[in-house]
Amino acid sequence: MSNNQFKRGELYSVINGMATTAVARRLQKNFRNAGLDITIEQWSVLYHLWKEDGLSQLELGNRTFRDKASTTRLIDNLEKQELVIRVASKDDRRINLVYLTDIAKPLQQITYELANQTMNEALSNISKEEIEVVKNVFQRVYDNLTSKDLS
Amino acid sequence: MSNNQFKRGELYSVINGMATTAVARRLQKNFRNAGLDITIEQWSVLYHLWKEDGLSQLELGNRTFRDKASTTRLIDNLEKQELVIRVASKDDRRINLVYLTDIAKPLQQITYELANQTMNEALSNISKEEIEVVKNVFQRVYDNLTSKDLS
DNA sequence: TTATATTAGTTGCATAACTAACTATATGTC
DNA sequence: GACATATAGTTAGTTATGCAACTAATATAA
Repeated sequence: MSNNQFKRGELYSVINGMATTAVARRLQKNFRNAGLDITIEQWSVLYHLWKEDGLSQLELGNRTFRDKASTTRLIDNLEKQELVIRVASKDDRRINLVYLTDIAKPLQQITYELANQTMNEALSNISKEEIEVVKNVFQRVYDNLTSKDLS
Repeated sequence: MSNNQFKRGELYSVINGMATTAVARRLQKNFRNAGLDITIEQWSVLYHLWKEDGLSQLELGNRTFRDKASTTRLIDNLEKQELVIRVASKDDRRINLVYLTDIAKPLQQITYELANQTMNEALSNISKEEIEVVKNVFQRVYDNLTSKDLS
C-alpha cells in the first residue's frame, strides 16, 4: 500500500465525516434557535422549489441527490407540516408535481439569511480561490463516480 | 443579499449533498459487491480501532464525529455482528472499552484496499495540490464551527 | 461523610437514508 | 387492441442520526 494511497484513504474520513457534518449541524442548530421547525433535509427540498416551483418528485430527487424512496418520505413530512402539496400532473397521472404552500413561501428569506450567515461563519478566513478549488474538486469527484456506473 | 453570499449558499449544497454522498455510496457498493456485510458507518468505527484498539465509546465518538447516543447504537450493531466486544474498564466502571474480535481483524486489509480503490476512482485526475487545498479548507471549516460553540 | 455535581453510557422518540419489492399509469410492438 | 416493457411513486424492512431524559459510577465540596 503506497504512501499516496494511504493519504487518499485519510482524505475520505476528512471529506465524509468532519466538515460537512459540522456545517449541517450548525445550520440545523441555527434553524432551531430561530424557532424554525424544519430539518436541513426538508430545507434542501424547499430550496429547489423556491428556485422553481412545481417540480416532480423525481426531479426533486435528482436535484437533491436522493433516490425516489427518500424523496417520497421527505415530501410526506413536508406535506404533513403543510409546507408543500402534491398535485397529480394532468398530462401524466403517474407524476406528482410538488408545490409550495403559502406557509412555506415566507420561509425563503429567513432561511437564506441563516444559511448565508452559517456559511460566512464556516468560510471566514477561507479565500475565494480556495472555495473555487473545493467546488471544482467536488464536481469532478461526482463526475468520476457517476459517469461510469457499477450497478 | 450580496453576490458573494449567494455563492456561499450554493457551495453549501455542493459540499453537503453531492460529492461526499457519491463517495459514500460508491464505497458502500464496493463493500457489498465484495460480499462484505458492513456499513460504511460501522467501517469508520473499525477503522479507528484498527489504528488503536480498546478505545472508549466516547473517544470513538470524538474520532468519528458522532454523539454518544449514535456511538452506542453503532457499537450495539457491531457487537451483534460479533465484530467488537465491550469490556468495562477496571479503573472506571462507567467506561466501556471497545475491542476488535478475531472476526473483525482480517477485514482490515480487504476494506483498506476497497477504500483506496474507491478513492483512486474518485480522485483520478485530481492533483495532490488540489487535495491538499480541500483537506486544509475542511479542517479550517471544522475549526471555525467548533471553536466558538453556540450550544 | 454525606450531599451535589459531573461524566459515560443507554433509551425513547422523531427524521432520514438505501434496497428491494410492489402498484399504477404510459408507451411500444406485433 | 393486447401483451410486454418502462416509468413515477409508494411501502416494508434495516441502519443511522440527533436531542432529551434517564441511570449508574465517580469526583468534588460542605
